[in-house]
Amino acid sequence: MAGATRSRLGQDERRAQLLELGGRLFTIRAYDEVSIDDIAASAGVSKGLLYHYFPSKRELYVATLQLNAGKLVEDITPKPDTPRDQRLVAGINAFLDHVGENSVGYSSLMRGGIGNDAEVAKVVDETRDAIIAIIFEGFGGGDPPVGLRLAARGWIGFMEAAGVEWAEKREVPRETMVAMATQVLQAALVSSRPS
Amino acid sequence: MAGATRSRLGQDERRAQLLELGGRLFTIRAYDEVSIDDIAASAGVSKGLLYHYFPSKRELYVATLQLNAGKLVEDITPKPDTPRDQRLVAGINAFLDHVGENSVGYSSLMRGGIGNDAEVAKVVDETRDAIIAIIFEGFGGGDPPVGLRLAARGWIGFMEAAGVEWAEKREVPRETMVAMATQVLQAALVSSRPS
DNA sequence: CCGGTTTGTTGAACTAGAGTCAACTGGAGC
DNA sequence: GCTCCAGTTGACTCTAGTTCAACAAACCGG
Repeated sequence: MAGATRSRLGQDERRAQLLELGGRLFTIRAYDEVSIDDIAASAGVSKGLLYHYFPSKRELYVATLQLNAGKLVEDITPKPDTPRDQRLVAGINAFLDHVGENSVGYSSLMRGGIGNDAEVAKVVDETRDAIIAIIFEGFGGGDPPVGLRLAARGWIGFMEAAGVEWAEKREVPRETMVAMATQVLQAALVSSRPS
Repeated sequence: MAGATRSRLGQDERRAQLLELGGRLFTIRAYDEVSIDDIAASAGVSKGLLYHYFPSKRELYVATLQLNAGKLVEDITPKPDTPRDQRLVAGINAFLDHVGENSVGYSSLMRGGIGNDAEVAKVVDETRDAIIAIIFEGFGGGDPPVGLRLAARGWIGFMEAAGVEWAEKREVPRETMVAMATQVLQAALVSSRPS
């Protein structure tokens, strides 16, 4: 199905290929509508080989999530030469770009895949924590007090929801979306102080 | 396992019982860790009977989601005798209560269950739309312009994220959480106007 | 009471697909 | 050309979702 000649690949290449292919299938169809055989077939490879690289279908799925999550975090991490006061807006724009290019994959990531599954939840939570860390890094670093953390957590929820909706429909200009994002973050942070 | 004597039930009773039991199991374990046999056993009933009431495991799962979603929407719908200007706060409090009593079920609902599944996504989206409708109902009714809709959609994401976190950890007082919620909604709505 | 009918219920049989494993093979190095 | 090993296979097992023909508790007319 894939490349003409089915050749032997090195561990890393094959693993990467299967991850990539698996990730693609999981974004078009639901978890239990994608069979191991499908993935194997689309790679032109036997089912057994998949189990040589991943201990189970679930692990493979989690690995594809991790791949996506890693890309997201990388995308929104500010480049060191970005001035402090522009990092937030840059990050928001990077987030919108990422979601725009990858909206199905992103929502399947953030929607958490397989029902409430512990491992999946872990990936999602860690990703969110990483984003929170990036936000407060930009604001000066250090562990924020609980109120601020809660505000940041909520704001990420806001971005996940509004970002996906915006990227899919583009009903308002990008500046408006960015303005909403910054205003909401500010409101959340300010109002989280137990005055 | 359940009631002592296994008696015949009417269609509605049995269906309700299976829904209830299924819902409970799906909130403690992941979708594919709950088997049809588990559900049947916990109802003291044969596996075949489940298929008399629900066409497939998936449909049963979706039905439990719908049940939860319905309860949520019902909970946060303002009572007609609540004055207009108190409805938002009342709704937020109802939401926090609902999530607090039912946080696992709620997140498994909003996280979307089985990977990105069309039917599940439909339930989730409809629930969110219902909530948006309730919000704007409180603000005067009618279909909001797209910017406001986006703001509301984002705010629901905020509430889902912050609400679950708050309900689980209770690290800040309820008033603070409610204040954050109202401030964030206001900020979102205001900043959504393409000035 | 009793046969018939309706309707809830069962259990065995079927099947798809996840996971296992011993055997096979392309190709790099000698 | 031979050896050896990492990469690969395909046939097998087994769990769990799904189907279905038969069974039984309640209801009813006689």
